[in-house]
Amino acid sequence: MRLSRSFLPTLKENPAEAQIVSHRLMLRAGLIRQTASGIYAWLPAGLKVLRNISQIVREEQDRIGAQEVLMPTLQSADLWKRSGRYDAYGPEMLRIQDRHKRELLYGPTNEEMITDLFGQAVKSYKDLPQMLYHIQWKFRDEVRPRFGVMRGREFLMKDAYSFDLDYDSAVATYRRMLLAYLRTFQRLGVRAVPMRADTGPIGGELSHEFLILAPTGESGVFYDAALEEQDWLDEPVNVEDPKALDVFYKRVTTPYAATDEMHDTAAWDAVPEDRRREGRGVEVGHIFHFGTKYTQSMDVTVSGPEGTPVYPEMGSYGIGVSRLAGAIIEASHDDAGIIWPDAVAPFRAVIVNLKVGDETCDAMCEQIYNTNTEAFLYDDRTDRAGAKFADADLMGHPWQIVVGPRSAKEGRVELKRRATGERKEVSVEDALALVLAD
RNA sequence: CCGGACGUGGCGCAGCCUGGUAGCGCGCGAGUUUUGGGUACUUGAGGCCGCAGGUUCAAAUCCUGCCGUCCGGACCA
Repeated sequence: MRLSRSFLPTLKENPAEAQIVSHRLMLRAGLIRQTASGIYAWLPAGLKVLRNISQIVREEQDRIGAQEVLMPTLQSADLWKRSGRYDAYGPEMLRIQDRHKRELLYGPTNEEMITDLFGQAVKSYKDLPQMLYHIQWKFRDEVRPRFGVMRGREFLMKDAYSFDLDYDSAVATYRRMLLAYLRTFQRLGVRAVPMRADTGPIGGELSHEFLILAPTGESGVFYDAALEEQDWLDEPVNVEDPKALDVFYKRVTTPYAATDEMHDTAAWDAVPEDRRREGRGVEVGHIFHFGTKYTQSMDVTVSGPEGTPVYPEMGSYGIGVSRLAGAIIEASHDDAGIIWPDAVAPFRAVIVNLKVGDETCDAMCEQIYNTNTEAFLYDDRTDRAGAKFADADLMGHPWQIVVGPRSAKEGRVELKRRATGERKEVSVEDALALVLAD
């Protein structure tokens, strides 16, 4: 994309409405604009980030056999009356009427809808297990929206729902999902630590939330460093083998990890001091097994092996996609701006033309830009070098390819790595190889 | 929902106390200048001062109500 023709409105100063760093940077880097309290428009670069996150989430869901669907944002109140949650859910649920005075709601979550869809189509235990997910906008009418997209009212979320014949099978599904989550966050370039979560009235131990360490997090977190050292992408576990899943699960859940409300100081003291990590965390994912709660309340059954009806065991698994955009920035920025992890950056690199109008510079920039117009943002504006550098740092492109008359004559560019600040002069070929390497 | 603040060109703010019809910086347009980290100067455009009512000869300024937004807290399957 050519910067001179793009809708990428950066701001030099901090808008008064934004207090926390991710909110400020998202506004300043031209990723989002607020349209109402807790509701945001995503501008081109922000949308790219959202898509990049979604795509990684999607690939990891598909990898464990989940199938993507797309359910609507608006739901009929009748569905929620069947499960009994229409009255139970508080004013957080945005209730709407259509022209016929029929009651609708903007979905805060989709358990009812997916259970109904499942029940309509799946009639036999032979069709189990099933795992479905979608990536869709949701709305919760928070009393007090804050922190930009991290706690907005409208937000993009991936939620998956699983249906298993029995508890053991549901446990295996849960563990597969746990692995998928660990892989997803690692690929996104952040470390999200799984922590045992309160299962509330349903009980059981199958509930984990994933938190990214960031000073603005809503909960205090304590965990063993072992959890951030593991390379989950290299995890050899065979997800079809329950025994292997068991070993994997133990390894994930054995090291200490807890939020402040579940914190156990005795267990914490047992963690070697140099491995203790403590701070604040932002919840970016939550996986939860809730058994037959919805299949029972909505009376959805399949025929079991004996021919009698069975209530499938369910779980739900969420990832806050739009919240992640903010959380990643919270975890990865400096005074100059955002430092995007490679996998989620809107552009791989910005090409900074220091002297627009200079034949050599223009030609070299065009040559580089044309190798991949999707991956590159070409700063072809006539601004001064300083302004371009400042914007480049602010927007946080992983690489900056600086083309100036000094080195362009020799066919070389200056390549800067945003994360480390390291710069070196290299040939165009070497720059392209480095930047586009995967 | 409780408590606290704020709404003045695109952004950041001053003016309000002590009413007299709006100002600064940044940004934007034109020009000169500069040419590797937000250059300097000249010039120009841009505002029913959140909305409604009231007081007054006169309201951005005083009074009342409403709306919006932010901060802290409570809340956040």
